[in-house]
Order: sequence, then structure tokens, then C-alpha cells
Amino acid sequence: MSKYSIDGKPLTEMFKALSNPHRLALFYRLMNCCTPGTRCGMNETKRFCVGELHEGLDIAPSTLSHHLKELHRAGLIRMERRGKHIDCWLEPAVLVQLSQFFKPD
Amino acid sequence: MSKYSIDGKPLTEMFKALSNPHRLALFYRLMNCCTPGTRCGMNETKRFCVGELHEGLDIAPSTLSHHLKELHRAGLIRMERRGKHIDCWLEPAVLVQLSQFFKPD
DNA sequence: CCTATAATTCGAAATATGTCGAAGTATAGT
DNA sequence: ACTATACTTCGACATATTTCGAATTATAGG
Repeated sequence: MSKYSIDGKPLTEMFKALSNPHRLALFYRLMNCCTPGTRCGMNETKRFCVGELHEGLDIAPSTLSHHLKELHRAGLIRMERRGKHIDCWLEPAVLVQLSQFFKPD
Repeated sequence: MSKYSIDGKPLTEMFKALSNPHRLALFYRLMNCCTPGTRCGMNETKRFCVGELHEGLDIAPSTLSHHLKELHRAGLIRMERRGKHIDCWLEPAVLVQLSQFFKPD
């Protein structure tokens, strides 16, 4: 039933991850954090740590953590510890592939 | 929080609608039912009625009806009675706009 | 080794979702 | 008017999701 997938990640899981306003806001922030022409996470200065993503979101830290885990489980983002912080950036191919999925014709 | 929208329909609602395997299957069927170069619903022979969409889905009619309502509420599809049947087709602009949302750069 | 900072895990509560079957509405044909 | 077909609405129930606070882990720096 979940036969539509990208790199083994079912599309339904991706859409479920993006169906929550908080998670969509997080995704959107990561979408727009890289300089034009580059991919998010390529240059490490253009990643966001969890704390930075938290700003202006008005949810508990545990809730934020839960949402990031969902985005990660869906295959939408990558996470990597960097000292006390954990950096987040978009899974590199995901924008191209989702854009392609909806592409008409 | 749901500030990202297309034609007044919040993106979260669209993604929520697509986050269910049955609904994604319905959407996918409508996505691919039109002849290349045309938009779904332009030529009325290329619409699916509810009964046709039901085929091979193994859910109760009432469940199908519920799912189609969700797709409609999210602004993803249009529905129109045609005699005893009700025809469904994609909201014309939705593929372009969703594809655009994910477009990198 | 102790402390402060950053983030996660766990458990609980409220709310939302997916599903069905029974009953209801709409339409076409007889 | 009656019947069959096509689909929807309603009510109920099981399961999933969202959210929080308290407790926990991981790291860096004195």
C-alpha cells in the first residue's frame, strides 16, 4: 500500500512528517538556510543546531526533539553531533525528489 | 504557525491528506490518469468516478468517501456529480505549486 | 571530578485519525 | 411509485499523535 517511496523511505512517511505545522516550519527553515546554488549541509557553517531551530517556536525542548526525530525517521533531515550541539540539515536529495514527484506531465 | 499555504490552503493540510497510504494511492491514481500534455479533468473522459477509484483498494465505501472528503478539504481534488456517479479529478494548479514548493535553489 | 549547557528519553494525558457497519440521500430506469 | 445503484453521513471504537514535565545522557570547561 505504501508502494511509493524515495530511497526506500515511503512518501507517506515524508508527508506525515510535513503535516505538522511545527515540523513544516522546521523543514522550511532548513530548506532556506543554504546559500543559493549549494545544498544544505554542504558547508558546515550553513547548518542549524537544535537550539537554533528551537528559536521562536514556542514548544518544549522535548517536543522539539520529538519533531526532529520524526523528520529524521522520515528521511527528510540528517543530524550529527558537534560538541555539545547537534547539527541538522536537509537530506541532500530530498528536495529534488519531492519536486520531481509532483512535477506535472 | 501554518503560514505556508497555496491559494489559502495550508500546506500542512495538503501533506496531512497525502500522509495516509490509501489517500496517497488515490491521489497518485488521479495524478496519472490524464493524457500527457493535458491537466486532469480537462477532458471529462479522463476523470475517475468514486467507484473506479475504489477498485483494488480493499476499504469500505464509507472509508473511501471519508478519504476523498479529506483530499477535497485539503484542496487537492475537485468533485462533481454526474448522474449517479461523482467524478473526481486533481485541483488543476496543485501539482505545479507543490512541485514549485520543493524546487531547490 | 564537578558543574553548566544541550539535547534526548520516558510516561502520562488530551486530542485526532482510520475504520467499519447501519442508515440515509440522490439519481436513473422501469 | 418502486427498485437498484452510487455514494455519504453518523456513531462507535481502536489506535496514533501531540504535547508536556521530570529524569537522563552527553559534552566541554574549569
